[in-house]
Amino acid sequence: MNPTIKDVAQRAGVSVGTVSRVLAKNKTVSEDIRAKVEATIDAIGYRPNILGRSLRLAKTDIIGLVVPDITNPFFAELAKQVEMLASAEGYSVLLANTHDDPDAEKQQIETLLGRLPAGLILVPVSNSLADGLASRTRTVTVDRPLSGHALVSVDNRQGGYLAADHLLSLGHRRLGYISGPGTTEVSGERRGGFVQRLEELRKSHPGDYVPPQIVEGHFDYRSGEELGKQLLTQPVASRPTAIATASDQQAIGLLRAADDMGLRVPNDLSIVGFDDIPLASLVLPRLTTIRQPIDEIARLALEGVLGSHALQEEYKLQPMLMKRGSCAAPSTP
Amino acid sequence: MNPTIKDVAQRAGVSVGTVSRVLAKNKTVSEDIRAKVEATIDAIGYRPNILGRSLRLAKTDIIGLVVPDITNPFFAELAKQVEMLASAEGYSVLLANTHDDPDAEKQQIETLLGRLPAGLILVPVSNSLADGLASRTRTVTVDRPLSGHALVSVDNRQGGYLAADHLLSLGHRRLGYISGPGTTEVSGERRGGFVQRLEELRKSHPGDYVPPQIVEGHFDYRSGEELGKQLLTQPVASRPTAIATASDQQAIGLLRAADDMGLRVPNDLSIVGFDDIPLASLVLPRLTTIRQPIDEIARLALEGVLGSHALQEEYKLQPMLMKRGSCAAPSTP
DNA sequence: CTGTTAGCGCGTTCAC
DNA sequence: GTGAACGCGCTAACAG
Repeated sequence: MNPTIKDVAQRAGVSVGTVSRVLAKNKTVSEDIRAKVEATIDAIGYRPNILGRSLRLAKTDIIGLVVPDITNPFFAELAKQVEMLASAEGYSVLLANTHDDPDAEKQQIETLLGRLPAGLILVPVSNSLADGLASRTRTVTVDRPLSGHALVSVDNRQGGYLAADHLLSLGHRRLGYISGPGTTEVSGERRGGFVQRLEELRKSHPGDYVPPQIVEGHFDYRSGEELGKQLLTQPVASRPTAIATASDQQAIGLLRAADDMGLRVPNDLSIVGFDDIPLASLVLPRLTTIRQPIDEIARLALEGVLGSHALQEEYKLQPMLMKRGSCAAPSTP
Repeated sequence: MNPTIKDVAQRAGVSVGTVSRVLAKNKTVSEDIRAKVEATIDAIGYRPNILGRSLRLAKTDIIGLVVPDITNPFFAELAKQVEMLASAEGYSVLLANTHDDPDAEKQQIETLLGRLPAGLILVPVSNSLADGLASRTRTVTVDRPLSGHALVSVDNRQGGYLAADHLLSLGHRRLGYISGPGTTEVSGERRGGFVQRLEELRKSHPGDYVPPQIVEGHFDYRSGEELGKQLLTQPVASRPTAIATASDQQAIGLLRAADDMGLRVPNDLSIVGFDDIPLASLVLPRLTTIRQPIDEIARLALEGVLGSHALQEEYKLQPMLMKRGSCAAPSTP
């Protein structure tokens, strides 16, 4: 059995209360007693039992992190940042994947909450669990909104807007867009911003306007590849000269699809991604993309969860266009 | 305050002991009382407090997972699999990154152990913490060995061997190798297997043998890119016609380096990776690589940690050569 | 400044 | 088959 606070007290010839005070760095302990207690703590290798403490205090120093899929580089990076910051503050992070499944999400959150976490950082899949969650623990939502909860995210609409704007400014007119799942609000916003920029073009230069070709799927590589193939399998006259995607993973899948069809990027096709995962600057060609300031997102989310001040409703960060090698002017105007 | 077992007992008109027995599905409870208790549990929305239970039982249902870097796709996949299997068994997983830093690792494990996990799945960085770890909780090591602990991993030597063998069989003789950090045993083994195959060639066909050019770095994209550049910046007569790497990430970085230098893969350079991360089959060209059966690895690791039977010393799984598009016969013999 | 004590919520003896 | 009581390890309130 591990030594307890009682053993320390006994061996040091003091009471458990005193040992507890030493542990809590309570200043109302005389110097020599403090020294003696600390000495015996080292001597018998005492390590406080967090369970006892947590039970007594009715709270833990665990932070729940619920993401759709940890193998998504964006969420992996989020997890890394959150874990770094959390452990620096003495917290540990409990990881749960929802696989974009509302039922799994509900289940995961339920068991997580059962562990009385100090807070919850959640990338929600469904809107159906909004109620009762807020009251049970401090919750911050990341990337996707959940009614009634604080949200930290990038301005997705602005991100989509930037992508369209960049492609238009290069001279592209026949644009494609690979969207994320229609069920997620984040997809809708990114696509909305994209479409909005085109609408502006329609207003200002009606003759230049071509309706965008929009397809919809998941955020992953495979979806980008399949939807890309679908978009590119058209007569050259109607095929988009540029495609924006809702994630870098989709963009990378699209890169693969383009290559399979003998199209060269950026000569025959321009591509803009979203997120700026590390891989984005390593693929061939390097991916022009909309950067999310993920370290900021992680920091704000953790602050929101741990901070003592009231939660703001929404932290909307600015995305940034990263110009790299996957975009060029259209070759066949 | 959340309702406790006491509230349930009071409201159901029974004792706490009885409620506890109902919760534990103890059969020595009469049917009608059981029904009544369960009804009031639902009625007041009682949820057992895990902290109380854990304290009483002196163990939790948490599994610690310690990896060098969760953004490494291989570890992300490991985490996903482990989390899936664990949550299916009612366990949660606590995630910690070590950043390949022995001090951070020690610290992380220390705080993790303080939470009295049911078990620990560890991808160790250093060998210095072997002592005392085993005795504190059930520990299984993954990917890299740690003396005195069970290890689940692929046969890394065999993997390196397969890579060399494949390249030789295609006709390559001037080979390069991008190794992982010299401090990790896994790097040594992969490289060792690679070299071993070349030694066999030296024995059997001394005239064909050319000493491999070996460079060493981290497992990440960037390292692969840098070391690749280094390897490829040579007169064509001495430059390797094929390079094997210790990770897919390095291989993808190398792909990028080759492109930057105007080399075409596989025409001018053949590449073999290691791991078979999802991305491997999506890059241009698709990466020939040595596959690790990561789902098997996760399953065995978790079984080892949760299983009641004694831990085997080592589970060494067989790697598999995945032939894809990044290898071809050398064009200039 | 220090010792004593009462629970935090639960599981588990030990009586009945 | 069920209830009462103890204690897991700890902190905080209260006495002294």
